[in-house]
Amino acid sequence: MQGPRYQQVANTLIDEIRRGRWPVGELLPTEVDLCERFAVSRHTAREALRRLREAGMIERRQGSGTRVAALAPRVPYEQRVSSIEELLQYGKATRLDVTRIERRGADAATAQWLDCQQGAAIIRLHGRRTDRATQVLLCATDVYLLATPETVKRYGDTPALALATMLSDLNVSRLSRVEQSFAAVPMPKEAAGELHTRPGAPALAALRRYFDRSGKLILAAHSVHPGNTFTLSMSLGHDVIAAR
Amino acid sequence: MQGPRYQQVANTLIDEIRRGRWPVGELLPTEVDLCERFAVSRHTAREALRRLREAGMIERRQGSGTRVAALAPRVPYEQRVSSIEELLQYGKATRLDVTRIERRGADAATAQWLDCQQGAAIIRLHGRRTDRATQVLLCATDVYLLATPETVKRYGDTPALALATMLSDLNVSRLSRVEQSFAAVPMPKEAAGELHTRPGAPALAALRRYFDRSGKLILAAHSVHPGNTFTLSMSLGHDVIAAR
DNA sequence: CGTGGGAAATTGTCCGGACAACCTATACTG
DNA sequence: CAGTATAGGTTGTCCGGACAATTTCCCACG
Repeated sequence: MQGPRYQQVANTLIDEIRRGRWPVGELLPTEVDLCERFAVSRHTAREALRRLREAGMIERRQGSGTRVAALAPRVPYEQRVSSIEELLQYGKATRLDVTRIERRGADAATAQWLDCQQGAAIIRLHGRRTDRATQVLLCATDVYLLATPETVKRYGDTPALALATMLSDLNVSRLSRVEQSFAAVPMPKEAAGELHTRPGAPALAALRRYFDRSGKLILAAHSVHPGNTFTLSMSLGHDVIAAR
Repeated sequence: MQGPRYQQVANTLIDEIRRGRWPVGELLPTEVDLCERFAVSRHTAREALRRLREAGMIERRQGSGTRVAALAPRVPYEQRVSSIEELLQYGKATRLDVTRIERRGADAATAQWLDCQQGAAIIRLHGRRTDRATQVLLCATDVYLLATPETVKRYGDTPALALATMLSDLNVSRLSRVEQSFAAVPMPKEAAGELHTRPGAPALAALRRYFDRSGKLILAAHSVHPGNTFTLSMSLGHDVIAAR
């Protein structure tokens, strides 16, 4: 356990909710109870509960109490992307298993994604992303980055090491902006097999480009989600908290 | 001015940022300065700044300060949805031709969208959205709203009038929050004909729910875009500011 | 003149307390 | 018995303070 105290409390509660300690709809302990249990101030307990609510795991009502939220049974899986924090939350709640790493030249599409010359040396990682809690297979993902001496030294190694290094790079301090675009496409032949769907079925293709503080592109990732197991969700506006 | 103190502070700051009191990239007053100006505790000032950050208007860095976040650049042929302003821009650049208006009972899905009882009286508008400049047909759209006496009087009329009234309602002053979710689906039979595609082809289904300032749902809209003519794009985080 | 170190500034975390707003269930009243 | 008033419990708001983590900037030092 590390990080701020409220994060530890939040992680513990998330874990216990996932394990079913409080079923959906059940009342959670009150703020005062949590204060006693974790030996923290009410302020800290509230900060933890705030995280859970922003993650959509609980619903709170003044005067009534805190309940475990329904996990949106209507949609198999819902990615929330209204903020970088939520995107990082998605990254933490899922696992990327890298199956292949290779160096190659950039084709036309990749060159545009990485903002480089066609044929430039790039590194490509291929893998599958699964939900940590449910083990549901979410998408096939290709990660592309320029093969500079720095990145080769950093990523051009074993898949496990490359992944660990990359995750540490995509942390809040360095990550500054993410561009995303989505489109409905026919499921590609290559991905159909590993995602257990038929080629041509509706799929959601996502292209994400990550930029650091100086505006430099860190990497581009292209994912293919089966249409029947994935929903993209977001919220716009200012008083996100005030409502509900 | 009403509502909690932190909301008043947040609203004031949002308004001043929009009026350009602090240009993009400029340092905002420190928390302590805001405490003095608004005569609130640091806790309350931070609560207000939290709202602004969650709305994507400012970027904060420990030790450095708080800066006004940059707006992402525009891309012509994609729909950008990183902010309510961009969503309204999309609404202005396109035209919605309403072909049918009817009153009916809410089915299961509609009831969930409108947050009402199944079978409740609702109004449904059906139409097509086209790009004003290129006349490209973008999607088929169904708009749902509760058939209260107020809305019936307001919208239960001719299609043209209903559309004009609705557009005037969906303006910045009343609109406060939009929830959106997207999924890849097979093209429905009903929409395939009017969109000139074959049923079952990859399509992007979008559900949008519009809320006013008080958090009340105004209406829900469900659109189906052909996969081959539409890309959804968004940007999270903040462009970097040319400091130094 | 460059550079490293330390002080100052700024946001992040955490504590304690108090009252308000709101919900629920119980007891009471007609 | 139905409806209402009341009391208790729970979350929301707000205050005050303290220290930690991080960044920025200036100055002494080589």
